[in-house]
Amino acid sequence: MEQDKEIIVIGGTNASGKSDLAVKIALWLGSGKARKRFGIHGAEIVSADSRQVYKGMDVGSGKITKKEMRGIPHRLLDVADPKRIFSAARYRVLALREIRRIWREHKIPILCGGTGFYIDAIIHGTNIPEVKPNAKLREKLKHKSTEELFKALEEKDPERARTIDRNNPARLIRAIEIAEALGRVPAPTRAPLPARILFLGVKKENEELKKRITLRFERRMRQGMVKEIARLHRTGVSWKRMESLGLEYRYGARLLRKEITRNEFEKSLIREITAYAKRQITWFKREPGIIWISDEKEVMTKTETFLKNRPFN
RNA sequence: GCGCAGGUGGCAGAGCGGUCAAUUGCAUUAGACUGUAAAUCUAACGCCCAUGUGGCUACGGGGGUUCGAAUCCCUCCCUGCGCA
Repeated sequence: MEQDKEIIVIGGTNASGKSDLAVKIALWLGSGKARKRFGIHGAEIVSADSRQVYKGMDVGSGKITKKEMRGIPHRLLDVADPKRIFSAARYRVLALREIRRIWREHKIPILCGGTGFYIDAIIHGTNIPEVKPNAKLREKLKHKSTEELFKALEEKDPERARTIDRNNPARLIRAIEIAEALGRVPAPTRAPLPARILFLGVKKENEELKKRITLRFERRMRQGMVKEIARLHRTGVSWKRMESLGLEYRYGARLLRKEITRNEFEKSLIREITAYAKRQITWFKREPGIIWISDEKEVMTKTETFLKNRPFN
């Protein structure tokens, strides 16, 4: 009976207001009107954000607050310890579990977040080899040149070497890691989520986006973003680890260690966040069914159309 | 007013007689994406034809030296620092 399942996906850049939109849709889907019209028993939000899975990372990751949730359940927030690496594979397992449960309760899951890779892992079911990070191997490979890495991969797995980006050390190392463990890198396959999908992309104009990012930065500073980072460090998150927990935490750690000034902190952070937003757009552009929207009204109309056109009403 | 340093592409900043439309970083634009993905990587980026071992205009303004100048000389303008 999976064919009658449906899911709403809200992707988009950071600072685009997509979390609020998700809540609005969920509230509407939970209303008596929606129930009468479409027989829907509400909605739950499943976060697709690779930073917000971590406990204690709230202000810096822009995690929605209890109040902003307005009673709508949010899943996949605070499910990981920032001291330990969380992975897309783990995300996939946890998120699918939630989505299936939500369906069983005759509700609609709203997958909302900015991590395109995570969203893909759910709706396209990208396969991911079961190979854990091998710290020792990575340490060993860290100082090799990209040419050396490429040669090493070519020897182990010529098939994968053919299509890999040979300039990208992170990918090369990962591929070698997988080849080392499994003998070769498995070919990519996809197992699409068996459901009707409404894929919305929230996008703001460049100028508007920059303004929002700046304003949000100021708000976060007032909300104690730097204090939060200091607290994380006190509770055992190393500075080195902090570097890989996202832009706010990376630059925040540098600020706290006095490697950069408060001014440099602000400038580089805003610059990096903007650049990241562009990469997010590039990612979502690949999605053939995506419907780009910029304001709230459009979201509601698109959702309504999506529900009206259900083949199984 | 005198002394010193300097004025180079959107910004920062190399180059200091030919190989310079000009290293590099930032910004900008587009793109890739097989388990840390807020990661990692790629390309374009003076103007024009928009095909190239193509054409044109460029290194504060003007003048000069030279076969040849962003690079040397003169002069003017401007900026910073020091002294008055």
